[in-house]
Amino acid sequence: MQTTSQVPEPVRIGELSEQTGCSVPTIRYYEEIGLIPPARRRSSGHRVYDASAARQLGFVRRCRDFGFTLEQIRLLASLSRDPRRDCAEARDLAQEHLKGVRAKMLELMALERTLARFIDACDQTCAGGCAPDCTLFRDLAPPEAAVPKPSGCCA
Amino acid sequence: MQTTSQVPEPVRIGELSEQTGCSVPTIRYYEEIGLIPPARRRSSGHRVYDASAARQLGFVRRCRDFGFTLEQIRLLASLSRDPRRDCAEARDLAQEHLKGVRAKMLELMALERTLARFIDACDQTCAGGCAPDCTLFRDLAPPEAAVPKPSGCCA
DNA sequence: TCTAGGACCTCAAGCCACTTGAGATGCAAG
DNA sequence: CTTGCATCTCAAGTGGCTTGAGGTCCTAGA
Repeated sequence: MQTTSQVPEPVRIGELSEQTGCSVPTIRYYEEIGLIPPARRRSSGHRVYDASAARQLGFVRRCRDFGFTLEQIRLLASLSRDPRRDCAEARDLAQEHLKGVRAKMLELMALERTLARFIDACDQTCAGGCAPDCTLFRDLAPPEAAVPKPSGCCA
Repeated sequence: MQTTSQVPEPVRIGELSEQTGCSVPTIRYYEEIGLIPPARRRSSGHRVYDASAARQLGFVRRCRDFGFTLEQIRLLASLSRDPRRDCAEARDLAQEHLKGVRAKMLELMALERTLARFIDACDQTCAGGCAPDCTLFRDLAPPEAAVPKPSGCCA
């Protein structure tokens, strides 16, 4: 007697897509650019995937979620397969990426504060006037070109 | 006697580029997609810009810095010109954008924490082993596929 | 007046990471 | 046998530019 899940069934691309969260065209795209190896095919031409393919794609997907580029992922994947390479290479790559994430984070935080102030100013002083008079446009004008408009066009 | 800067001299695209921080091809691109009006031309075909063109482009540039898409900027620009439109439209657009910024910010913050933890873990336990054994790869594997590797391939 | 080299022109293609669409084929249920 | 979904391939589109090729214009110095 044999249990049903001893040998994992190969799945088609649709199910792999559900398992990994990558869309079907994305999976084909990853194959096309060589990020994942070409799938085995049925005689019909349909792709079939086993558990190891699912793990590989899952890894790619996770790395994408973490914001790595496809090239970085390619490199990470090759590192994860080559025992002659050093762990430090992977760590450095991640650290470099972390640096970028932090930079973007700080940038966004500054942006958020400024934007929130602009919206506040509009809420406090515009009071639903006509659009061209909105304080947002003064706030969004480049600083050096701080030429005050002569007067409100609607008031 | 006339002071030199009474009538602002029209500038060529290179100088406009320096004034606004947009690259020359970007300015041409904005013109091509109709985000800024077509420039006047000299008989030679060279574009010339006056102060108002510089203000317009400066506005676009600033909005880009704030992360608005070109389509949003197109809309903002039209709002800033049409007195029949309501200030609330501009504010809502900005608010919508702020929402997006906040979402991305939170996402990046979560990312940052996780990534930093992964790197820490690597630093603490990997100690410069061979790449495939790096804890980063275990950490980056999708959670459901948490199949432990049989053993280190190098140790 | 000639010339060198920069600034400008147009048009096309490339970048990243996909998505979308068209049109053909395979496959399983009713 | 039909219906309808899943899959296939190939091509083009997305955003926001950048890069390159190949040509013209303009200005400063000799």
